[in-house]
Amino acid sequence: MTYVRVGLDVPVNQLFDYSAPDATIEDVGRRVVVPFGKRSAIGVIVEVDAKPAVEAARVKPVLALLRDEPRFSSDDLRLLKFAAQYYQYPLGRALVAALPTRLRHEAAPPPSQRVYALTAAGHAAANGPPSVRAPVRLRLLTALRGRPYLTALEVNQVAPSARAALNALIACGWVEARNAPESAAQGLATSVSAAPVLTSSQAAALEAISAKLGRYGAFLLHGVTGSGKTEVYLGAAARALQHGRQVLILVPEIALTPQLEALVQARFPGTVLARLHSGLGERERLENWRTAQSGAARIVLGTRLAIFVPLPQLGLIVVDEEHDTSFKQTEGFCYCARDLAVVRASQRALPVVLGSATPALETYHNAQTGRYTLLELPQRVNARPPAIALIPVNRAALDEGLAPPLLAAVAARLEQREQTLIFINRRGYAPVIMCHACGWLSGCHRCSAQLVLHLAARELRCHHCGHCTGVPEACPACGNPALAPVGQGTQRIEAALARHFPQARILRIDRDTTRRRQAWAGMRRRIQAREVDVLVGTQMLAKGHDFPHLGLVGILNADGLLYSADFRASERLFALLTQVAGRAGRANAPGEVLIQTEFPAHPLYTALCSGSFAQFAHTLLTERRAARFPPYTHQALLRAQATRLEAALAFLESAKRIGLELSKSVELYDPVPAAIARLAGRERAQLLVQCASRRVLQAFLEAWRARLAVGRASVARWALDVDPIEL
DNA sequence: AGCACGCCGACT
DNA sequence: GTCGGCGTGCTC
Repeated sequence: MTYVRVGLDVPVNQLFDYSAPDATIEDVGRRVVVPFGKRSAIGVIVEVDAKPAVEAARVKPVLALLRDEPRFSSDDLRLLKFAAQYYQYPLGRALVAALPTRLRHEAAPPPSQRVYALTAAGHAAANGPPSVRAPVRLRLLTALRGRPYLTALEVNQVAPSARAALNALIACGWVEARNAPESAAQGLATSVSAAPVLTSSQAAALEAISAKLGRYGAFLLHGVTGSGKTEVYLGAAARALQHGRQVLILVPEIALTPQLEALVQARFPGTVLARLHSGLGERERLENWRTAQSGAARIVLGTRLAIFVPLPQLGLIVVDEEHDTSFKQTEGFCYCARDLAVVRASQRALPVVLGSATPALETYHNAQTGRYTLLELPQRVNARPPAIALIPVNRAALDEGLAPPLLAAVAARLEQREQTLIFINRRGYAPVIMCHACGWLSGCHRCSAQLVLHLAARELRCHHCGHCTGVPEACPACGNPALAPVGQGTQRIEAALARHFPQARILRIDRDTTRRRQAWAGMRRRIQAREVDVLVGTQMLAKGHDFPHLGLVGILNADGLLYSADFRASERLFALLTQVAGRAGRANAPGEVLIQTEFPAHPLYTALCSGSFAQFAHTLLTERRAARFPPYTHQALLRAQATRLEAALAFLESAKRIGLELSKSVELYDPVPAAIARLAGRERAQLLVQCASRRVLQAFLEAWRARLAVGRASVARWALDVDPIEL
């Protein structure tokens, strides 16, 4: 008899054995349907063995072995095993989480076999003069003309509404649907459009990366905004594609960076591109996953979840904006896709490129110590760096948060018909409303946070749990009718600018104005078409968009992060401000950046003005070393939540006692309430553990987790976060 | 996670 | 006398 060892989506750190008479070693990585308790479940085979690990009487037979489905290769399993071990997460849960949702439950729908091609009439129409007005139909015709056929997936990638346009083209007889030919190899033919001439540092970086194709090599590509990191990625990707390899490109949030996708598509026309991010529907996600897994997709562009996608011919991994915190999952399976990219590259002997203008200090440190190869792109390709200046302010004396020199600079740009961006990292009208008579503040009853005034919607909103209420007419505590908004958000700045510059066309860009699908794309078009004079927005605007007509960037209320309790706050602020500043002056004129601050002498601003990341990083690393913080130590966080804070703290106290028994070399801090102690009605607390040796910390965490798992965990729900990024 | 089993309060 | 509260324990 043969037995399979199966990982299931249960919060237990163990695998379950089932009998499967005809299973072979070839079935490792395949999905199975198994009986589990009273129900059935989907699992992934991790091992095949001649004898079970438990007594044979307890072993049940598998219900179905899904051999028609795609499977994880041994390479994929190796990465997932490492990640489950390292991040202290049950392997079965990790395996199931790595599958597209459609494959986690019932038998998945068969992959779509239909492909779409031009008919004779369609060819005639597509090659003649433009025959239809509808832009989506036109794009579809263009796409179809260059290829023998498009798959359903590729049709969807032409435009969000491409499906309807396709049906219209079928209806008028220009396009026909047929079944896919046997081999799906059309993506292998890789054509590359002309690349721009590289600068010497770009060329040197590209050569260094290319020299490692086929071997492990980790690179930090450190290049200021506009220095052409993307060209290096694309160049390296072209080389990997020429070698017949697949390329994985990870980006922070694909919805916010459509530009990279457009660039990739333009450079490699005809190359099948799979996209993987949480914005896709389940169906699309599955189709993209399948094309990646089958090898049909040569380039995969995705967010952190794409790190686990099976890629049989992977040859290169690129992590763009590697410092971005969205690569780290902060709930459940707390993996960091950037760090796993390096692991995956090392396991499969291929190069990985981490790119950023402001690398994470962990990454920078690795480059300094030689673990990673540092590649520098010190210069902008077509522009000079922006001139950054500080406007010292006294917040109390400000008119609605805007200093006169900034207003004057905006006026000057309006006169020159250049765009201005006012950056303020708070949405809403004001972060809180206050009663000056009794000191009452609008607080959320479910969270330890303030309710934000949204004047446009006449609401108070909690940005943490989503709770909404109306704006009170008078102070709920003392009845005083004069409630005052305190501080500024995007709405208030938009209103203030409208008063100062009634003739200016002002556009507010934050999560509230871009919630509607397509809204953000429409706004970008208006900005490109110069239908907007002043942009007011949050960090949504910081992510790699080119605004060629932007002359001035004004930054408000950045000071709040200078003196934060989180030791990573200044690193993040520097990265954010650098990114925002980089939006200015990308075309031919140098941009101007004005930062309003109460602390003009702060070293962060000094470093920012001089544009020296290296100097700032050196200062921070010196502090980190002295304080024994990462990257000089390694950390893990035990988080607990309960209905009462005392219960969460008591659980962590007992966890600390257990920890002290287990190890003397791991440092255990005191349990403390979380930064936002109450969130959506749950009280949260945490316990930090730290150790200079990653290996020692890992061994400790494994033993600790095993001890914590026994006994009553019902008083508090808990989870481990290895390498936490927020304390 | 589910879904059982199990031992104590207010209802037909 | 039962319906049901959620505390503890197991699932190959």
